[in-house]
Amino acid sequence: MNDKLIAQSDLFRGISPEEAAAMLHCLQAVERRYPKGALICRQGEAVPAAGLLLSGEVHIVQDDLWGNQSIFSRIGPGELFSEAYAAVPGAVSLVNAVAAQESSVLLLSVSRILHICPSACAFHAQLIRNLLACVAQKNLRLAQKITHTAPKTIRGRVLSYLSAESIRRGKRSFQIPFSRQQLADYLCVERSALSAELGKMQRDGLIEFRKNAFSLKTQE
Amino acid sequence: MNDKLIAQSDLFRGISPEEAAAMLHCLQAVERRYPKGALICRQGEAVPAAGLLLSGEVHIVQDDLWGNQSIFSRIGPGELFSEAYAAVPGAVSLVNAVAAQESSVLLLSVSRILHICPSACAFHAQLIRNLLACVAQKNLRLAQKITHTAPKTIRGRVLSYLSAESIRRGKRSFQIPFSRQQLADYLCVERSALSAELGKMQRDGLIEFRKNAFSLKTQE
DNA sequence: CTCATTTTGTTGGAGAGACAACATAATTTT
DNA sequence: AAAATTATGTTGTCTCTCCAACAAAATGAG
Repeated sequence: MNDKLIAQSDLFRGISPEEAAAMLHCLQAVERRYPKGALICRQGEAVPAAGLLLSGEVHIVQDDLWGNQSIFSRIGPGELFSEAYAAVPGAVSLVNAVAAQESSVLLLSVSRILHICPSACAFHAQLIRNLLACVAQKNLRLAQKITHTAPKTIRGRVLSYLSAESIRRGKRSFQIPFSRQQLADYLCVERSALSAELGKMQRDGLIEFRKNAFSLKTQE
Repeated sequence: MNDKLIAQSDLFRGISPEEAAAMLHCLQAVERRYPKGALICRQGEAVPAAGLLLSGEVHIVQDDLWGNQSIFSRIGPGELFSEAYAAVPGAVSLVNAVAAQESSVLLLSVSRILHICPSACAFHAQLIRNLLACVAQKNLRLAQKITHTAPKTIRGRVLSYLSAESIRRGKRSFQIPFSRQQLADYLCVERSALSAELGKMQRDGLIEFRKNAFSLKTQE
């Protein structure tokens, strides 16, 4: 198991690697591997545990009645997912968690985080604070997705997404972590329409792109 | 101040009214009143405190560059808002919190909740767990909004929203807390188009409504 | 390298919703 | 009660996106 990554994760921030390793026992942590495409958590089912992604990539997606897929968010190594459902007793998952690449996941019992030895071990309070920060952070991510899908035109959505990404990275040129189809699913638009609009935006001098490398042209 | 409501809120769940009242001091709680339409928290600004709504109604909204307004969620008495921003250090608000009715709000310092006397007072651990549950719950609400705005047609969005609301209330007939304009903003569609589609759905026998009272007709 | 598969880009037709402008109903004010 | 204001419903035009079908490019396998 990758102790280093665990100690550096948001969840275990501020906790020494040794202490973190010791806590894993207490938290009933279990590591599990998933091949590309596997479902880690299924829409409509109860969520027994939160997942800490050790390696690979996970997409949080939702399929509607007509087969359209909407990507809620993308999870990278060191990030937590499904923690909100696990933290609300009785909640069923509204989404699927699917391995976008072959992935290794550390499953953690949230109720253990909340209830076991809250005063006994010195780092437990820190762990709970960290968990709260993770959930709050996820909140902001969801709010961002809402922001990016609020504009009524594809161009508006693309600009909302790309400018936020640009600000987040602090660069005007960057790689996006989505394929065209995935970006379309994230922005809730048609892939082919997205491709067409991207081409038009490039011709209009708003952006430049090649594959997943985008660059924003700011000329007021 | 409404001690009863505070003690019954999700944040103070499981904490005795007396204990809760005592904690308010420690948490630097301040009550503030806002007239209808007032901004409680402004988009782009830092968020110093979380808000616990004591009376009235608050809408979490976002305005885009073109003046379109998107309603993120609706806050009722006893509910918490702005807590996610307050819980992530350095985060600026992506949204406005605006008083939809004349409102009274209890402002709470989140860092106080997280850091002061974590072991000293017996109920503090409970308070932190409650805060986590609130943030997680908010998470699910945001996920629901994403679900309701994912369908590409107005009818799909309306059905997604109304059926979720029906399931939540456990009834087939219920009042919605939004005006037409607000529902349109929540679903990210045009008000007039929403009105037209609602009328069509009624003619198609899918729903019945009068003002804000809706009723779902299920005939497969 | 060649072939198969996947990903991305292109186009045209059909349809849905935005937008504006107006009509009607409901609510509030005086 | 009348007038003013606000909320909701109606209609037609025009734009944008979906959808389907195809073309081209990129990737992977043998």
